[in-house]
Amino acid sequence: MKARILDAAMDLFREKGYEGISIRSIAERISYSPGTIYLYYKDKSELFYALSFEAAAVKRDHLMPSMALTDPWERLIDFGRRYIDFGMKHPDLYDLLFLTRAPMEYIENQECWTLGIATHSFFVQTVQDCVEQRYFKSTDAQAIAYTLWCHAHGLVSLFVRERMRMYPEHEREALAKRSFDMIVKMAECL
Amino acid sequence: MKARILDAAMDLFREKGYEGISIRSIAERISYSPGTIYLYYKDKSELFYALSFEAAAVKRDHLMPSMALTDPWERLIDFGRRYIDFGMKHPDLYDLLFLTRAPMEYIENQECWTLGIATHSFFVQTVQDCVEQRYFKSTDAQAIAYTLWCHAHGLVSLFVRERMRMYPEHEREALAKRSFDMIVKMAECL
DNA sequence: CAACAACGGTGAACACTGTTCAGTGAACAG
DNA sequence: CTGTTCACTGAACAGTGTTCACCGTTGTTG
Repeated sequence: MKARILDAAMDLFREKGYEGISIRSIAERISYSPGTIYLYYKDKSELFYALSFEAAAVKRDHLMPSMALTDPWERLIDFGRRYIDFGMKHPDLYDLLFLTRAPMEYIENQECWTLGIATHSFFVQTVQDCVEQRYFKSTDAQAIAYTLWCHAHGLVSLFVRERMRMYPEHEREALAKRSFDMIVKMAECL
Repeated sequence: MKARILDAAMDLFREKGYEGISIRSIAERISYSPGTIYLYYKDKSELFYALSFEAAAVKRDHLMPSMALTDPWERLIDFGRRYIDFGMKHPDLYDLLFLTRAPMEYIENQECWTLGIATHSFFVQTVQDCVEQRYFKSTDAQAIAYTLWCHAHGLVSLFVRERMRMYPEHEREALAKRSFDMIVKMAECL
């Protein structure tokens, strides 16, 4: 039943975005009364966590292939490319995971957070591997990882929340590509 | 009257954030009826635009001192530092300008957008100046500007929307600082 | 001055939202 | 047959943005 509610919520989310999800609309879709939802999810934020978990799983699956690469530098590049690609292909899911003003109070206890942390740790570890194999002059793996994440997250965010309207639409994607190549070059001489 | 409504909205915004603003709460604060608001603002999104303009003005004033610097490289560094500083000091305003899922359809016609564009142009021009004075090896000023913006925006966004909980709170600011120094170093050998 | 029009503001009403809770009916156990 | 448990209901509450018929004041005109 929890799954049925979640599926309906995901459908509505894909159709009309986060705003399009209301308890009543979910209930109507699965032909139950609004009150029923509350028998399975304590409140809307718990539903949000469940939805986020789905999104985090899609993200993980999207990034997973990188993990197979043995060379840490290649792995890092591939991971970055996939991260951005995920954001572009699933702007709604990216929004849900990183941009929604979420009920963050208790998110550390939620499985969606745990899943996100795991992916993040893999990323930091990859940077650490690069450091150990002397791909960078700098040894501050944490700062390197964070800097690269900032860039990728900023890039996707500006897209997702439509703050690139000063650039003609057909140029945006090319600009993002150039920027990715540029940050790679910048990282090379780090 | 428009100003009185806007002031009340700004106060409420500062107190309780964007969610805290309701037409009724604004009306109550200025001791008018809810319907009155609609005599001065067509709907809530128009009020959002007006609020954004205020935020954009605060941002411009925060960044303005950079414009006085003659050396483009110094100007660029100072501008970046101020940009991030603005985001940290006024997370709500930054949120309003760059992260809110705003009614973007007609924003190009709004003065808040015009003001933002002006500040952005100044930034791009500064990068262009650096390029012309051979501060970079690369000549792709647009990509350089965009890359730096991505980093700064990503950095502030992760803060503002609380996606840095994997780092202990007392370390976050220091990490941001290290990352800024790092991107400056990276830009130097660009 | 009286009559009329315009302006500024009202507050009830509509359609929505998340959330709660007394109540319903079916299934099952003793 | 009685009692209990269970999933579910839908009305109700308090909130939201928005609209609109109404109303008193104010200013203009015959």
